[in-house]
Amino acid sequence: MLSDAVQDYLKAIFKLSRAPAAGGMVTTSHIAERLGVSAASATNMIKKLAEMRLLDHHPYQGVELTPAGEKIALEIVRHHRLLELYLREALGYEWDQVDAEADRLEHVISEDFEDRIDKALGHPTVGAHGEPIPTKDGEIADHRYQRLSELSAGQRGRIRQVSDRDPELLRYLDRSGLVLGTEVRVRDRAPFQGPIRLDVGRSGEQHIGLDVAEAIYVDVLR
Amino acid sequence: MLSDAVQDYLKAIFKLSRAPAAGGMVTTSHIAERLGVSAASATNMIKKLAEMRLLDHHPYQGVELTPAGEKIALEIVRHHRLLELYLREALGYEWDQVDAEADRLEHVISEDFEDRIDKALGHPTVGAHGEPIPTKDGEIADHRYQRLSELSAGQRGRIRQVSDRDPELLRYLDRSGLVLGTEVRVRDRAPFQGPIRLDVGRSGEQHIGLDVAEAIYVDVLR
DNA sequence: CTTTATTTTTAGGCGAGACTAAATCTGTTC
DNA sequence: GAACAGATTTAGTCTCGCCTAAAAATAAAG
Repeated sequence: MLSDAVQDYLKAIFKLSRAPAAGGMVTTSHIAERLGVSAASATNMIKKLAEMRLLDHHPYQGVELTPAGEKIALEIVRHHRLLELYLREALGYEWDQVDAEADRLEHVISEDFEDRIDKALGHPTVGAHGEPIPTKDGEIADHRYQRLSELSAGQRGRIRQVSDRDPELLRYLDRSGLVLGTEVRVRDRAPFQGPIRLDVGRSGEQHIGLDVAEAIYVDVLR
Repeated sequence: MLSDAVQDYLKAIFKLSRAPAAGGMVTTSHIAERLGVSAASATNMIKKLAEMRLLDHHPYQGVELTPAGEKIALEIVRHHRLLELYLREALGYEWDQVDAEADRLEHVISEDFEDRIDKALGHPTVGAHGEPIPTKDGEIADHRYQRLSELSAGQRGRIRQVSDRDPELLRYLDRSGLVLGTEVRVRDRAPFQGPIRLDVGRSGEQHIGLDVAEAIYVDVLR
C-alpha cells in the first residue's frame, strides 16, 4: 500500500506536469511549493519515488513520472474528481468546499467505493469544476480549452472548466454567475493587463481581473 | 488534530470497556490484541494518552477513559456508525462490507460530512447492525438487549442488534434470515453447549451454534 | 572566464508509532 | 512464604516523513 505522502507527491507531480509551460519536466521547488514542504523534503521523497520506479529523476533538472507512476497518479485523480462530484451531487456540498474534503477521502476509499459512486453518478466524464475524470484504466481526455484571458474583444465562449485551486475564487465565480455551462462574451479589455469587461449569460455584465480570467476555461463559440 | 492511531486506541478502549465482564477497566493486552499490535506498543501509547489526560493509567492494572477521552471515542463511534449506515442505505453495501470501509473513512471525514450524512439518513438512532449511534453531544443509548444464547426453550425474541466483529458471521446470518427486526423462537437447546434450534420469522427453522447465538441480541417478546 | 544568485542536494536530526528482548510486577500454587 | 507463570513495563531500534543548515551544482551577469 502506498502511503498518503507518496500519493500526494504523485498527484502533485502529475498536475504540475500537465500545467502549461511545463514540458513534462517538473522541478523540485515546484513540487515542494505545491505540497507546502521544504525543498529538501521534496528531494528526499523524489529519491524514494525514483527507487520505486515511479518517476525518473534527472538531478538538478527535474522529474518525470514513469508510466507506472502516472497510472497511480491517475487513479488518485479519478478518486478525487469522482468524490468531488459525489459530494456536490449527492450531499449538496458547495462548489468551493468539495476539494478539501476530497483531498482527505481520496486516499482511503476502496475500489468498491469508487465503483459505487461512479455508478451512482452515472459514469460521469467531467468533475465538479469541469476537469476530465480519468477512466478506470488510466485514460484521460485532453480538452484543450482556451483560457478566457486569451479571448479578444467580441469573442464568445462557453465556460467548460474552472481552476479549483482557490475556494475564495470559486465563491466569487459562483456569485458572479461564472459557472460551468454559462456563455460569456468579451466586450473589451483594458490595456496594461487591466480588467476584462464581460457579458455573462443573458443578463449580467461583469468586470473581472486578468488573474480570474486565467482561471476560467472556455470553448470558443462561432 | 488527533492522529489516526490515537483515535483507534480510544475507540478500542471504549468498546472494550463496554463489553460484558469488563468492569470499566481495560487491560493492556486486550487493547494490544484488539488493535493487532504488541503489548509494548500498547503500553507506549497508553502512557502517551495518559499524559494527554484522555485516560487514567493504573500501572499493571488497566486503563479507564477520562470523560475527555470518552467524548472523543464517542465522536469516532458516531462517525463509524453513521458511515456504516450511509454506505448501506445510500450506496448499497452489503451488511458485512460496511465495517472495513467505515474504519478507514471515520478518521478523515469533516464535521460537515458527518452532519450531511446524518441528515440524509434522517437522523438515525441505530446503526447498520443495530448499535446505538451516539448523539453529537456524546450521549449514547444503553439498550440492554439479551443475547439470544441466554433464551430458554419456548422463549421468543426480536433481533435488535448483531455483533459486527466478523464479516463471515454477518454473511452467514444474512443467508440464514437472522437479520435485524426478525422474530425468532427458541425451540430447544441441545445439552453441553450444543446448538440451538430456532424458528426464524414465519417460515424457516435453523440450527445455530452457541457462538453465533451469543453474537445476536434480542428484545424478549411476551 | 569568473563571480554571484538561485536551486538542488546532502548531512544530520526529530517525533510518531511500531517492533524485539529484557526486566519487573502480580497472582497463584504448593 | 517461596517459586513460577503470565502480564506489563522498560530499554533500545527501526522506518517514515518532515525539518534546518551546509554544501554543491547550475545559470546569469559582469
